[in-house]
Amino acid sequence: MSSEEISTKTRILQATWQLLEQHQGQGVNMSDIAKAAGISRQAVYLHFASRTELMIATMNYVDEVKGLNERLNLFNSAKTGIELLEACVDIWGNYIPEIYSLAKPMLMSRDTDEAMAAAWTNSMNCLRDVCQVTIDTLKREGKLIKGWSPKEATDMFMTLISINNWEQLTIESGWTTEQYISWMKRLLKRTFVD
Amino acid sequence: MSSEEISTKTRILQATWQLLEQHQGQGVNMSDIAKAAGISRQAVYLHFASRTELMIATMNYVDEVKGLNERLNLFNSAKTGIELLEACVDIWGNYIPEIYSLAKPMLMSRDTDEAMAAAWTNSMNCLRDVCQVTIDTLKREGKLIKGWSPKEATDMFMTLISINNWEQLTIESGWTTEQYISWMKRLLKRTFVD
DNA sequence: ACTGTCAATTGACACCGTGTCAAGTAATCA
DNA sequence: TGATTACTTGACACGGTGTCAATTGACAGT
Repeated sequence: MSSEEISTKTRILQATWQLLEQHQGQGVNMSDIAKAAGISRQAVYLHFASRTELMIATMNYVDEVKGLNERLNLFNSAKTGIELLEACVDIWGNYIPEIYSLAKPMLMSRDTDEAMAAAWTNSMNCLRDVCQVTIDTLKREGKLIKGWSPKEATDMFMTLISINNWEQLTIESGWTTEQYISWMKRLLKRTFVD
Repeated sequence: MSSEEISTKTRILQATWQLLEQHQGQGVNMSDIAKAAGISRQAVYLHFASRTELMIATMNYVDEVKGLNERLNLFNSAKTGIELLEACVDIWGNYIPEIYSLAKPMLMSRDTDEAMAAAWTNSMNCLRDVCQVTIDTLKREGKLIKGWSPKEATDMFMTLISINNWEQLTIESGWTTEQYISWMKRLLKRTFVD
């Protein structure tokens, strides 16, 4: 049990992540994961109670490695509402492609899986906070377009930068990440900034 | 076989639609549908080769009854780009709630079901046409904001009025249809109209 | 009345994926 | 030595889709 060996649990998490990446988040079952981790399918259940739990644990693992929270700390350098807005799109827009394969199956099962829905909402909270701060800052600066309540504006902000929209524009419509980020910034500024 | 009796095929379609409406598009299987149509599960397959085919046929059936195409003819009264844009949001925004229960399972299976994806794209084409006409009209009027290519603008238009966004704003965030339509019009105008 | 056909029925079965259980094994710890 | 831990194997239940064969009942044409 030296610190160099990786625990079985970690190996499962890594295998899950890797397989999801390879298959763009689709068609990965428990057998595949077990095989990739070098253990039997049943052994996976010794570490994770269900597929849902494994997915959630994988998300936390990836979040830890990729560090969205740390990235969002780049906000410290942003001062004005517009700077915050642009930083938000930069950070989130570059983060989505890195987690898309993992996020996709979670989004897909959200509707039928209560636990998944809760875990997802929870992990999106840090993003929502950031959107809210941005909207509040704009309002404080008197730059928020008349008519928006902070709640409505935050709802719309979150909706516009949703993974679904990113997917539609990049994967379906063929936009590059740069295109996405550039247009999304313009869209958000025209929508919220006076 | 008088014209008053409904064919079994039609009864299946009606049962499917009704069940989807009742259950908000989720957890409806072939057994349920057969039971609701008053036939055996296996008999459903005498009329539809697969669940996917049944869903697609149901969509066509509902489209026929609800008549999106006819509604989109209301465009004839719209002249300017802005009128077109507003008519589009009015028509589509009021249509979504009527088909959401049917659209939801189609959107969900799209990713894993090639045939479903094709059918969906196909049925969205009339909407895409309308978006394109709107963008083209704005451009002709010199009112399209600089920087948008017609293709990019249409991609963004379609993305903004997507069912996913409607779902996020109304069902998840609690907006009313009126709120949705009102804000969506403002959003689109500020995004595209100079 | 006989025959064919059509729609639907019943029951059984295959396949896949998730999740569970019991019994066994191999290594490690005390 | 004996207990514990991690994992293995094989079997099985469940739910859902899709398939197949054999059967029934009704309605047609001759």
